[in-house]
Amino acid sequence: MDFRFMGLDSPLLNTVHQIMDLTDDNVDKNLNAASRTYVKDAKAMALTPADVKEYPKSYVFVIDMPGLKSGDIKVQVEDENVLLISGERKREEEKEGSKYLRMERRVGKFMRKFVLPENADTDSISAVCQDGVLTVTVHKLPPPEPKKPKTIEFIGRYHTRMTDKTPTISDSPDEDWSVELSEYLKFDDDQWPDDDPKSFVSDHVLNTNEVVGNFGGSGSQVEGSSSRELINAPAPEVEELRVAFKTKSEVEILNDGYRWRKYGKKTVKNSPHPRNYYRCSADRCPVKKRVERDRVDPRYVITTYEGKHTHLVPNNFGN
DNA sequence: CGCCTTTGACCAGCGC
DNA sequence: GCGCTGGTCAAAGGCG
Ligand SMILES: [Zn+2]
Repeated sequence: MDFRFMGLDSPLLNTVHQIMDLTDDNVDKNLNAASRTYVKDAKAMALTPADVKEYPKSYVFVIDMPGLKSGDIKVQVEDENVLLISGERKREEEKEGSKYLRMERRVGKFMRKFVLPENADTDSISAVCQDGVLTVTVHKLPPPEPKKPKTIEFIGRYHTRMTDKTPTISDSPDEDWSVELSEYLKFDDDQWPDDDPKSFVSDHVLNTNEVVGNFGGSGSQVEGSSSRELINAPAPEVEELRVAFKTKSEVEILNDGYRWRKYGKKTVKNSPHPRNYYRCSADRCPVKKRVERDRVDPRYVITTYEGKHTHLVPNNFGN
């Protein structure tokens, strides 16, 4: 799917290497095993040269099958992902009164096996044989759509003075977090509309930010008993409010409706995944967020928002 | 040109 | 002090 790299690491070459490996393995193994029919297969493979080409939407295998008719050729899929192409050519019947003076042309089995890549659609294989050249086309499956991000858990929110030691998600397990609002923002998977999950993310994140925005100000309309406690918290001006979400997502960049500029990236200790630091792109808006993949369950992305936006959510951003 | 990432440097806090 | 960690800055470069 990604064709930017055409060097040694390109998917095509990987595919070819796989194919080669399979062939060589079989040859070696079978020499040891000394199984006659396998040796024959290996020979047949070696004697059946093939070209493999990758197209944007398909893989194409071109194989010389001299003197074979379509009916003599079998194209099948073994073990879910092994393309097996085989054929057999028999010597023509000798007629009475003729004899071979020379017998060089190849007879016997033709066969090749190819390990198909992940995105091969084994239900969409076609083959044509023309002029002794077999062309097998294996269509590609559409690239697997990254699963829709689902925020399944609102981790918590808490306020802290700017000068306080800044707690972090990685420093403290969930139970150490203030969880006053965790109930009202707990999401079930099936709450998510399939058609536009982004807007759902947006709505809820924005909603939460709205709470943040109204914090200490006039009239939060958010339901839930605990939000009232928050509103009564003292010294609102010097407080930074943080909100953290845990989202099941294969991509880190979740569209929450705002525009962000990344300003840092750090490795997270004991985690293979980095933490990224973003600042709201709006002029003079102090809001920051951190995004990192959950160390204990990499299927999740943890996003922590900090501060309140000084502006409205930009219209027409993202989709 | 404007806006974005990348990335090393820098800095503050903490434990030893 | 030293090393480690987390957070930020800013120069440089990418890209439309
Ligand atoms: Zn903002």
